[in-house]
Amino acid sequence: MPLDVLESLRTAIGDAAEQAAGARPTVILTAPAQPEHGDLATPVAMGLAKQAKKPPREIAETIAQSLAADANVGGQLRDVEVAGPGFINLRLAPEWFAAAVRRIIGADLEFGSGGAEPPERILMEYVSANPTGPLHVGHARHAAYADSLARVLVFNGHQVDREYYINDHGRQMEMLGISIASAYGAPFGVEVPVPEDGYRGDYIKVVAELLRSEIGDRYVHDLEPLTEEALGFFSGRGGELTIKAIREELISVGVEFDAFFSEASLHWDGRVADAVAALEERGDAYEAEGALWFKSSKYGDEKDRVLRRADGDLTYLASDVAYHLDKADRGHDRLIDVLGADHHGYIARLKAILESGGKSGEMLEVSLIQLVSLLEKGEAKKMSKRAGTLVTMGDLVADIGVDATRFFLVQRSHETPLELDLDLAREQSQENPVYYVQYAHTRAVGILRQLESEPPSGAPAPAELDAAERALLLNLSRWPDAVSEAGQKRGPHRVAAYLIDLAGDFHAFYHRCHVSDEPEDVQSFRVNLTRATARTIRAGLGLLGVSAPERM
RNA sequence: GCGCCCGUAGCUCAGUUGGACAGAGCAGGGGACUUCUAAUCCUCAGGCCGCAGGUUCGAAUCCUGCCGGGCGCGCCA
Repeated sequence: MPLDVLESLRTAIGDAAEQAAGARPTVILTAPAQPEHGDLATPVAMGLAKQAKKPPREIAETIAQSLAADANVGGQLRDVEVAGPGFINLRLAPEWFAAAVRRIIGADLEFGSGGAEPPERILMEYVSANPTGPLHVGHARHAAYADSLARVLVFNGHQVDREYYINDHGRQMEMLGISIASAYGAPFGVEVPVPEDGYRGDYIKVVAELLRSEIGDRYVHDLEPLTEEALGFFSGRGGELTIKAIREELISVGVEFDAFFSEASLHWDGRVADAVAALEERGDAYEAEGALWFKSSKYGDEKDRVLRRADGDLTYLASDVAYHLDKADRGHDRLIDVLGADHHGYIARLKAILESGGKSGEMLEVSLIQLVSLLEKGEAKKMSKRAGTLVTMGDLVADIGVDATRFFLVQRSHETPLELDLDLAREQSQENPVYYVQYAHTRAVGILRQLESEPPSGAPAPAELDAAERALLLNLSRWPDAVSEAGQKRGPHRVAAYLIDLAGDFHAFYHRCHVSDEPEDVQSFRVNLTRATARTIRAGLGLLGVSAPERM
């Protein structure tokens, strides 16, 4: 049961609506844009008008009257009125505000958590970048999105396992091996030609250097020509070191995994071959044009897909059959794959894999992440892998810091291409929304730090509240909805948007309402409000992997 | 050609299980520091919500068509 300070109101409105119209609606409570429309408003009467065959205003009047007479909530309401086409506008009494802030404080860091309906066991797979080089800004967006989403889902009450799938098999690993071998041989005066699609980045030299310190000149004589053993060593050990570096880099931005799953291991223990054989037995694979095909069209894909090429090599899809069926078999209710938007064509075949394996395609959900580009001095920063101007995640973090990196990358919906304004992100002051939110937290804890003593928590509510106090508390009361929605809609950017909004309300409150040296009832209420805000901001920033500093 | 995503203020974007005059930040104009930190606040200006139809008491939100942009379309991963 999520703690929700609006719950008793919702229930009361639902009850009243059921009595008035004979049906129980989902009670939507909105924050009216205009203060004349009260603290909260609900359009339920309009929604019920059609099926109840009564004018919306008439239903609204009936609901309003029973609300005012309701023993449970009547005392929390100062005023209920029907307005416009049938809105019910509520003005809340000071008693409601006092009770709400006490409940929020009582819930502590748990406030807003537990909204999962029902809680699920979820396996998330994300980043999964090839172990052939450093992470770039695109991977960073995947990491920031998925890690924040995972944290939000856990906060909502789900159980989440986080996994990185390592594509450490196939041609790209061979390329990596050759590329490293070439860099390894260079200082010894041995030339190993790197193919057109080999890797040439600086990090290849770094890895080669590491290997030189590990093994000295052991493989110098296996370079020309490159022996299978040497190639195996350079690609295998090179891949290990690359994954190690990727893992450490992710940890440095607060992104951690429960498991790193090796694609190669699926080949070693024959599970890919077994999975393919199983498809054939089921009649879901067939030979044609020299290749082996997965009959994915049988399960809704638009066409069939190749499992084994005419040259005998298995495709990545074959590994994915083994991998996704393995994932589906671990007892989770749901699998979430976070993929780049250019992978949208894969969704159908991944679902087909599950269906063919006797699972439900429904259990797989795919979040597609749109591209990231960087904006500098108002112009798009050119990034090209070939030209070596690719911006890595490390570059970005070194440039704008961990907090700004994570906040900016998750601030926008993952469904929209993101243009990250580097100049704004670098800004250590003023316009930067990260600092705007962090500063609100700093201010709040600053006030609390300077107070002599704790106010009595059961103090009565002040008779009159400032508009800024009302707005701030009403916004706080929306946190449970905001964070549940962020989870349900797989949109952690909602948390960022909420925090910016909340920080704005707090800054306004700070200016209008002094906390210390006020009458006891006023000070007590404001201290609690400040404490509730600080905790909510800290919790929210924590979900985004952003720190909540005590001082700035 | 087919499929998916997107089109909201000068810029970057929220808001889309339909609800009151469309929101924020930045950029621009004007104000506020003997104060619990001004990394802040207040205020002004700025929008045919891509276009055209449709459904509805009510559409940025749902449906259809069109225009514009991105991505993807059997033996690459």
